[in-house]
Amino acid sequence: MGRNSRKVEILHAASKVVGEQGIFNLTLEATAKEAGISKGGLLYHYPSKEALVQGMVEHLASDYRKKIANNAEEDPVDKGKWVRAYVDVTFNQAYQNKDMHYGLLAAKAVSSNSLDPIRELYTEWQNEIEHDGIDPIKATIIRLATDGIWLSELFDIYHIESGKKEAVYKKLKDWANEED
Amino acid sequence: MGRNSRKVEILHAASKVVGEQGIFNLTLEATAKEAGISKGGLLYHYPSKEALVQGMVEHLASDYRKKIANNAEEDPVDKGKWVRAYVDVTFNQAYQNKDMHYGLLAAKAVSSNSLDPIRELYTEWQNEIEHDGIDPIKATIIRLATDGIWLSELFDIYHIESGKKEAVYKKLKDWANEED
DNA sequence: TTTACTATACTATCCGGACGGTATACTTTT
DNA sequence: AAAAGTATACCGTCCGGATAGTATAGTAAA
Repeated sequence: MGRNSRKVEILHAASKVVGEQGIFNLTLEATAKEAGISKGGLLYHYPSKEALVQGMVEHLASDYRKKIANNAEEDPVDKGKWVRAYVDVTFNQAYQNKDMHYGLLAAKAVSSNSLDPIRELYTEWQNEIEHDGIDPIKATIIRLATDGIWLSELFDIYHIESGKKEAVYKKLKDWANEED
Repeated sequence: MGRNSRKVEILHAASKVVGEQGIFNLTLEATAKEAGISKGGLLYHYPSKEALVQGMVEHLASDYRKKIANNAEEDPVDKGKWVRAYVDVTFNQAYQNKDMHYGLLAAKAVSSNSLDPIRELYTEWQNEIEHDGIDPIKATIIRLATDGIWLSELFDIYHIESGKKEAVYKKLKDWANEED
């Protein structure tokens, strides 16, 4: 209790390993070492590598879900609030916390159904976004552009400059506010 | 000659393995088997796994580059031609050919600099797109949305319905044509 | 005769997971 | 209150299987 659940610490350690050494080096031993625990101890909490990765994904999915929901809830304007929440949280929070990135990478590599919690999330959000009071296609494009920015960063394909990123952010927010 | 360069066949085989069995099962043996070649034969062409993955990336990068360049060249309207080319080729061609997906996945997993050819590509395109005669931020957003759609599909995060995809495609093309 | 292979055998390493213990704290029995 | 039992949270070692890469001898075709 006093110690904020060792399980979560292990999850962060695993993310760190993926980020620093790549997916192929996400081993139980490396994760244990990073978490300052023994391999046996790690296996006690997560009985297999797959369980570990599942833990990562579930943790980040619930975190992300909460953030978006809170942000939408606090928005004074109803119309377009889910789109704005998605843009805001993704640009300003998910961005910093690379756990999202590395958890996805690990999940994609390990097994296809370990991505289920994320797929659920996106299904929910897509639904909210399409009934958000603005043109659904436009709303979808705003979401896609937001995804494009962090996914291409996750993949190391393209890193947008911060000035340009800010301009994109502003324009997307504008579009989520327009009457059209 | 008669046989269209065994090297390219091997590359396709490797993609197929990644697509069907995941990154962790992209082994030299599995690739050789899929290509109908012996492991020794594979190693003859690609002396290491890293070389194999590099081959995949280089091949798909040069293919993609050609397609975009051709498409832009054939566009009768100068303004916005690179943006349109990017949208067109990505939606209509790169989409079908999942080699892009699997090559990237493999590269990301194996080593960071094996992605260099792709990064170069994106740097070039981003440059063209920003000097394409339309608002650079808008152009960037169009590109990002296009990326969002295939990257989220690559990741298995979200698969857009074909009707909606078509609508998104049309709207993005419209935006690439507008005066604004 | 060089290029493009096949086939087989082998080495060295790494990794997931199992397992047998240990330490501590809390609970029940006597 | 001492003794016995139980649950939780680990540690450290070991092993089987898989895999990258090497070596080598031989074959077929251009």
